[in-house]
Amino acid sequence: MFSVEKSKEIKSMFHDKGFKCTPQRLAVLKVLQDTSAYLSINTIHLKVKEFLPDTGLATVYRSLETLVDLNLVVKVHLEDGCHSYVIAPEGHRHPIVCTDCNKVIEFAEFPLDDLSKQISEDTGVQIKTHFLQLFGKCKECQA
Amino acid sequence: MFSVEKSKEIKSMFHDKGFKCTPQRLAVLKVLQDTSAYLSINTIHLKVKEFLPDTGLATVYRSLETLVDLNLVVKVHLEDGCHSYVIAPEGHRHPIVCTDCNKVIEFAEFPLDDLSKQISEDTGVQIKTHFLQLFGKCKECQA
DNA sequence: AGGTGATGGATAATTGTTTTCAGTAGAAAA
DNA sequence: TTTTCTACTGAAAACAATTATCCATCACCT
Repeated sequence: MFSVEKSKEIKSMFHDKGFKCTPQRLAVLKVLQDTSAYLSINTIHLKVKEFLPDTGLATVYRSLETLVDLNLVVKVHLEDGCHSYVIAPEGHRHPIVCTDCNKVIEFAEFPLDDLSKQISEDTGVQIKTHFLQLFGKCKECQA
Repeated sequence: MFSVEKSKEIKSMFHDKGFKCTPQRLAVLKVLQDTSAYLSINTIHLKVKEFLPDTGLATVYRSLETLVDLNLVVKVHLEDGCHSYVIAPEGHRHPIVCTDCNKVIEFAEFPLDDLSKQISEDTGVQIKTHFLQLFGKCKECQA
């Protein structure tokens, strides 16, 4: 059910942070790995229940929190206040969300580190992190 | 109670978009103008009630929606899912939020337009808008 | 001043998320 | 393996943020 080649390193990622490697958490991860698009909590819940029918909604919330903590998954903030989740891209990248079909089209590499440093120097504020999302229209929705 | 010099142009801003210029909406705007820091809905509600005691919470929500629509106020997304609001800065700027005292320290001018265009060309995605927030530690909280 | 439709207040309803609690099952030690 | 310990799960209740409903009222156009 879960890809064998990855399970070992995934398992040690859990252990390194003192988390347990449970089927529910792996299922949530698997669901996100299988669709590079971002998914709402409810969608994830439905998909997880396809092979773990007893999984509760609260567990999905908790699993996602854990996976975000492990940098395996990224939380996406939407305008209406709801959230969705995507599998984390390589490195620090920023999601481009299609305003029509509501999917994460891809991740942009946006070199903000230098700018952050500049701001830190200019303002005296220690910039630690940033949150950036781009919104646009994907190729398919342009047609 | 409300600054007279501004009230005329504010009034016409409402009318231009077909909104009515009501004391409640002006009160919400006034509260945000008086504290450049960002405020939660509840805080705004409390402050508004200081001089308009009968104002309901729902009205605060509705007024803020209107003011955001008029670009007079900016909605800030926080990590925990809640929102706060600040008076809109001149031009398109990005809030720097202090992770300690939870205030909008200031707005950074971050030239993202050129980068957005670049991304548009590279990916074929029509980038329309972006959402950027910076998180850091303000001078006071560094002490 | 009067008419009209947008707005406001109060409250209920909804929705997204978190907590609680008792039972279960990872993971490490015996 | 078996035991032991604790983190984890499922179900339901609790919570908090936001939205909808209803009717009265007020802003504003004529």
